[in-house]
Amino acid sequence: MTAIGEQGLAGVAVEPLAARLGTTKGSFYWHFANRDALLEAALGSWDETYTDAILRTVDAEPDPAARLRALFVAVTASERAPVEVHLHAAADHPAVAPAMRRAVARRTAYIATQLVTLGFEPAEADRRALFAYATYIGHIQLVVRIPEAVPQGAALEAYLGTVLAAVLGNADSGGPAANSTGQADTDSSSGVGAGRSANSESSNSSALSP
Amino acid sequence: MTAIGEQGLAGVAVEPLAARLGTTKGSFYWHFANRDALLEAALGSWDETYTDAILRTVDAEPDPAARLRALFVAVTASERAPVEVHLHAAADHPAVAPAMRRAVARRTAYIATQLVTLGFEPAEADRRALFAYATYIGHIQLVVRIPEAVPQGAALEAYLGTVLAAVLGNADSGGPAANSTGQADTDSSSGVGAGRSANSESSNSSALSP
DNA sequence: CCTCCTCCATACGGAACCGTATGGAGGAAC
DNA sequence: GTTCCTCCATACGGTTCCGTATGGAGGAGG
Repeated sequence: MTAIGEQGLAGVAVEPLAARLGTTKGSFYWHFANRDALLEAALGSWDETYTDAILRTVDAEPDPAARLRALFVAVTASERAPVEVHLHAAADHPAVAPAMRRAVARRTAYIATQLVTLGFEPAEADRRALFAYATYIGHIQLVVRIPEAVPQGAALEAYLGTVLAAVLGNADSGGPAANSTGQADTDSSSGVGAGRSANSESSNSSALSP
Repeated sequence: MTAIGEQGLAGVAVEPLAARLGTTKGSFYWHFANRDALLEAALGSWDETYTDAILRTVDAEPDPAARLRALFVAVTASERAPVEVHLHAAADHPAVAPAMRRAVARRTAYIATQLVTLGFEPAEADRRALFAYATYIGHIQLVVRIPEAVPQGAALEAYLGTVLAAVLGNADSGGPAANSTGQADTDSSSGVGAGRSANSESSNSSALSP
């Protein structure tokens, strides 16, 4: 994962990694069938660490709005970005593609679930979930690739406030009346592993199969 | 550019390209000093085609809101995405990095200029411009890497509507009262090449140098 | 006709990988 | 203590790329 964060999939190369770890190719090929086997193992770990774990953590928040805010904060203010960005850039790799599809489906479904609980119509919730996710992808992309373009410190806080307000705000379309504190929510375990799937309702806006 | 769109920077390889064009390495190295020289040439062309040209076109729209809408439509509904995504993924390359910085600075500055004309405070306009740009980056990223996650046709239209409403809407922060038709605008050439620079005011939210 | 210049092809050396072959060190089993 | 199993190191061949060396075809100029 460290190598992926630093150099992307190209960093997962047998000889450089062996040298870096002070061992040899012979040792590597004892533990893994080949390079792809190492990649698969890393991607399995990524699933758990970068999606399951964070959704579990965030889901402990008391209401949907707090969950979304915690999700945004957790996901923008950490060192996860390089791995996410580099894996995303390798989504054409046959081993990476399914992992990425799973991650996107689960994450957007979780966000959409929170938005529905907040009172958005399902179709609008799906749109806003994808919207939020795209913004997240673009944000970490900028953070990793062009960090000068992204504000820091207090300015970053203000920026996140603008983004969250835009995603949660009711801009002319099917949103809740004025319910930004989650008063409609009574279900405190609302999404992880059992939430609405991304393609289970009439808004045929995406066709992901988690 | 075709090779970049298909395979990213890795596709710009002398021997494969020569074979593809039915010529040889000998011929290539007559026209270009080395691989980097070809890359530089491609990036120069990219600057013009993917930023200058589109901003010129969009700037012909009569008011800022229409310009932003035209920009969003032009930029999401075309075949530019693969090149943009692959170049973005190669922003660690020493030749690509400056081009990417220039592009981000010019594009966000253009968007911010439109938002200021629409009545947003400069700092909020910068935030929303970066917000919009991040959403754009994430969107094309998803389109290229995980197309199943992105709606198509009418659903895409609805999605873009949601996004534009969120970026232009006045969600609790310094926006214009109810001025979504651009009635405050009287300047029809408002940005290309002479807009506000991204770091020319007090909101120290970014430090790009175009 | 000879020369030179432009453009291109072939052939080579080198680097960075992947994967395999082979053997050897060290401990467990009997 | 001999055997075997685990784990690892060295050495090799193969692939794909970069860049260079060299020469050759074809036309322009004298």
